[in-house]
Amino acid sequence: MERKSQQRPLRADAERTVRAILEAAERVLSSNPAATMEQIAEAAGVARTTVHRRFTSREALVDALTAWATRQFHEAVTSAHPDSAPPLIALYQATANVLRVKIGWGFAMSRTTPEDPEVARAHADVLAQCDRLFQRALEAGVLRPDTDLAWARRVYYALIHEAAQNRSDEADDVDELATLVVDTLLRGLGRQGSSLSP
Amino acid sequence: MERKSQQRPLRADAERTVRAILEAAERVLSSNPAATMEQIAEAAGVARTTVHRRFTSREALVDALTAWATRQFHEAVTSAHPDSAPPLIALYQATANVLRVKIGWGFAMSRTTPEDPEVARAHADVLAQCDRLFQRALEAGVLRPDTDLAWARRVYYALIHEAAQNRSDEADDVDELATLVVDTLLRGLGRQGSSLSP
DNA sequence: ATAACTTGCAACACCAATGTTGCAAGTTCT
DNA sequence: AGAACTTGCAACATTGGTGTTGCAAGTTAT
Repeated sequence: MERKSQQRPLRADAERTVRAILEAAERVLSSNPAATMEQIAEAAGVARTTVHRRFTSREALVDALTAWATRQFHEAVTSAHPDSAPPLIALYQATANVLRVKIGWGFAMSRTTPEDPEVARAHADVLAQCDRLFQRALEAGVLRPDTDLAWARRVYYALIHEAAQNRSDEADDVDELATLVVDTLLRGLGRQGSSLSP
Repeated sequence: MERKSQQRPLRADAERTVRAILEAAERVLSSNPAATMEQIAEAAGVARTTVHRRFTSREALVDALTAWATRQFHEAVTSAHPDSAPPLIALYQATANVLRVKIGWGFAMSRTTPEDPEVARAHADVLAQCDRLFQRALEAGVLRPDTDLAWARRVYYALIHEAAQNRSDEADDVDELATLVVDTLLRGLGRQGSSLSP
């Protein structure tokens, strides 16, 4: 959990505080994106002034949160080897990995790319990997030949988003969710022959 | 376009102003949910004080917007006869109708149910109609027998949401979008036999 | 032990957005 | 035409959130 643009190392207690603030921010902001610094501070168990000492501004806090989540997001996708593993395998792996991150970091990951160049690059990279994976899936015959890849990607993102909200009980297995997502993406929910275009 | 809790009728010019404000609010808020009254007023071509004369508070404005959109939403679903028409037909009709409303009223419809009892009832009613329709679809063999109906409804909502964002060019036919949604929902995007569970 | 660091607290300055009012000029309705 | 209504404008009060500072008390590292 390294913070950016922080020239000198923090003492252990400060390090803990930063962690607590980021985690509290995620919790509070995911339930209310317009929450105040006061609420975040309270949830983190620190004084509001302390939050301001660690993060120059509200924006800086949110950016740090985003950067942190983005790094994990990138790692989740990359470690599924979407460019080399068989498309279906990679799709499943990436889905499971991303779900693991997205559950618990929903707010941070829902942020649209901020101006931070590092974050923007990571997002773009993930997007590109996703597109290449879908391209390969198409060529491998996993996707129907007439599939609109832009639509496919958006449906995929949306399904992951929905699945991530699903964790009503914590025991809900990520692998189960990933299966549900991939299955829904590929087969849909209809019986064979029930669709509009036969 | 009746406003609630407005005992006396408005003069024609005032009526137009209210319309302009609501439409401007939708436009502005859909691109920036945190937009100020000033920005909304400017987009509506009126002074900020006028907005405050017509709507007691910011909340009142957003509520009016939500109520207005909710009424259209309800009408869109009900007019598809989801309780009597053949499931697949009703599904398609409802999808097309809702898309027509949702394109252009995206912000107002994305609001989570406010405390207004009328709005809450309308939302609940739509939800119930949707659930019954899916139940009938299941029994008619349109959906696979093992389908989780709660998941189905969420996927359906999500697909509609995504499709509504798609109107890059305005000429994008709503019927085409509805077909895409229903098709994706029922068949998914994969080739037959490409899924995880065979 | 002691120097360096971190925190809570209280107090403050600041700003942007909300909401109000009075009045003059313009519009609608009959 | 005249009454009733609506609007823009300027000015103002208020509020809530942001960001700052100084200091005393507590913690960490060496």
